[in-house]
Amino acid sequence: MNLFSDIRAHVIGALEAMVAMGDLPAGLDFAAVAVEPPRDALHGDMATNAAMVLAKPAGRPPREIAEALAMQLQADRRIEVAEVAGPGFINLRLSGDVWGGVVAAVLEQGVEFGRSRMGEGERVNVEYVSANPTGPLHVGHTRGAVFGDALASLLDFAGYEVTREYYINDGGAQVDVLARSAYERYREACGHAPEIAEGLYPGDYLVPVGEAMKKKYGESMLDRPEADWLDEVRLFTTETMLQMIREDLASLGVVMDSFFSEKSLYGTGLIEKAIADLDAKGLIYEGVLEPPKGKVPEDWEPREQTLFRSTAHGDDVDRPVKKSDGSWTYFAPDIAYHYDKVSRGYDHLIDVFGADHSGYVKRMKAAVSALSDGKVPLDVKLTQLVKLWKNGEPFKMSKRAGNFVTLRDVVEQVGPDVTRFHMLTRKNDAPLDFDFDKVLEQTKDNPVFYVQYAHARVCSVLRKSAENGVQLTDEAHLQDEAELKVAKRLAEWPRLLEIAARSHEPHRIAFYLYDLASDFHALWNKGNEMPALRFLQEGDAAASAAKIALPRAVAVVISAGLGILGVTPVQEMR
RNA sequence: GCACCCGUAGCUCAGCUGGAUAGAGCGCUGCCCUCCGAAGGCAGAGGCCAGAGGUUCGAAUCCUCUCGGGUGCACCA
Repeated sequence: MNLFSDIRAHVIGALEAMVAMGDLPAGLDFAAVAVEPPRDALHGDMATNAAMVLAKPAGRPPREIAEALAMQLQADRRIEVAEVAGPGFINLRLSGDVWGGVVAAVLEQGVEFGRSRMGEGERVNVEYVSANPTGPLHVGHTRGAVFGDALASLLDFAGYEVTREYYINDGGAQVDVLARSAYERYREACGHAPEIAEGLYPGDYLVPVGEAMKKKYGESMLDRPEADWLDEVRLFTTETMLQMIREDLASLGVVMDSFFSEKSLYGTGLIEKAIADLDAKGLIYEGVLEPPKGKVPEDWEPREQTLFRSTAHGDDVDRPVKKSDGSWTYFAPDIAYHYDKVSRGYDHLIDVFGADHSGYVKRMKAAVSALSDGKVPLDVKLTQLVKLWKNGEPFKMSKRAGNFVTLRDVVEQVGPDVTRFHMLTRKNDAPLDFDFDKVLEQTKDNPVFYVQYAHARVCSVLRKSAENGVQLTDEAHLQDEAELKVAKRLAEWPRLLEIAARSHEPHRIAFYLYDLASDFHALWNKGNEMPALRFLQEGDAAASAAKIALPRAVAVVISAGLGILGVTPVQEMR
């Protein structure tokens, strides 16, 4: 049930009736007709711009259309008043029982209330995290993980068929570096002093990996040339790292449907196939790139390379797919990977990258556009930096100093729920402050707490009502303004969800939940002054039941919203 | 030099993919507990939506330019 789309359907119906009666010309496009909440609640419950957007194509003044349309709309029993305002808005005031109907619908459908068929079962691949398997996940990855996961859930709720995917960069030179670093830890485990040369990974997370290797291989790999052990150690280490990453993600509640290995693209002809596909479209050529304008790198020299004509699909310059020595660039397997995603039949692709990959967006979109002949849209969402605070001071991360803040650190200190909610209280492309003290504060300026508190309050009421033997009912009797305000907020949930899904912006859910909690807390407090608004009506079980329907519905929608964000609603605050 | 993101109350940020008198929290001022959890609530003050043009019934939102901040910029991943 989406009240806004229901009423919009009614408006469209009325417009069609006007066409049939000759009040409007045939063949009008109603796509731009919107039914929205008005900015100011004094104007009514809903407003439609129909008359204004149709005035020009219909060749009639907006107010004239509005007057006629308002008459038509009045016929619906859900609509109490339809009046023309301003340049041609039609403000609708809905009859009181509509809102009670919303509450009943929420209680009847539970957390499924608001689920949408908008996605029409189209398949979406959301790729996120995709951190190199060379070490533990850090805070930046945490934000990407939370964002990508919430986005995936959001799209699922909006009726898409979603795959959560992690791309493992296990093919490049970095995993060789990783293997050499781990080998030193292996030597260390065998009683030798490790030689961690410049450029190797110094982190002590590899110490247990070295020990595990000692356990598995004994001393058989000691004092042997690299060629003898590199493949084995690389495989062992990346698999161990990947296992660690999976566990890190699991501690946040993130579970991937699919892990895609970059390595699997090599030696299998997949890269060649993807590049051949582009070549067949005339987008691959041998050439020399111009030096970048302005700041020219000191060691710049013209090189003939194999290039992808990404400029034909909106990029600024063409991009190399092969190095001058003929080997693939990192871009080539990425093209192949996206080629694979396209050929797996997805209708939409979403990549979640860290903001440091912003320069990569255009070429990736160009590649997908070329590979899919423009049929599969790729949306790249960039997550901005997380700025850490501790004791009111900025907390600087530095790998060398050893105060590298990992995903695990964050989850262990503040818990997965707080981490997830807080990281969704900002737009993905805005920098985020994460204060280890503030996110745990139990005050209203902490949105996590504020929303959870609303849910806990409802649970508290339910516990008390159960003690008093109140028989619950789905029928709410809403009279007071504060009650209506809450119910109207609930009615917005399905609409908000579609907006959030359409724009790929899960943070909107966090803000909505905050607003809903705010309306609810206001109602709660109003009960202090007006006993008639209290949810528990002393000695009157029937009246209590009717009052409790609304807060129950609030708890349901909060649960649904938190569920999409991956946060568990709490029963009580401690 | 180019590209991308951002610029909204003193501070931190929302703002419905173009709607009416631009919102919230913090901070400031003043109120509300013999009452379901005051871990809350109500009210007030606070704005040239960075600036200038344009598009149209209508712009914080779309387009162009300017200013200011962040990030990334040939074979590294």
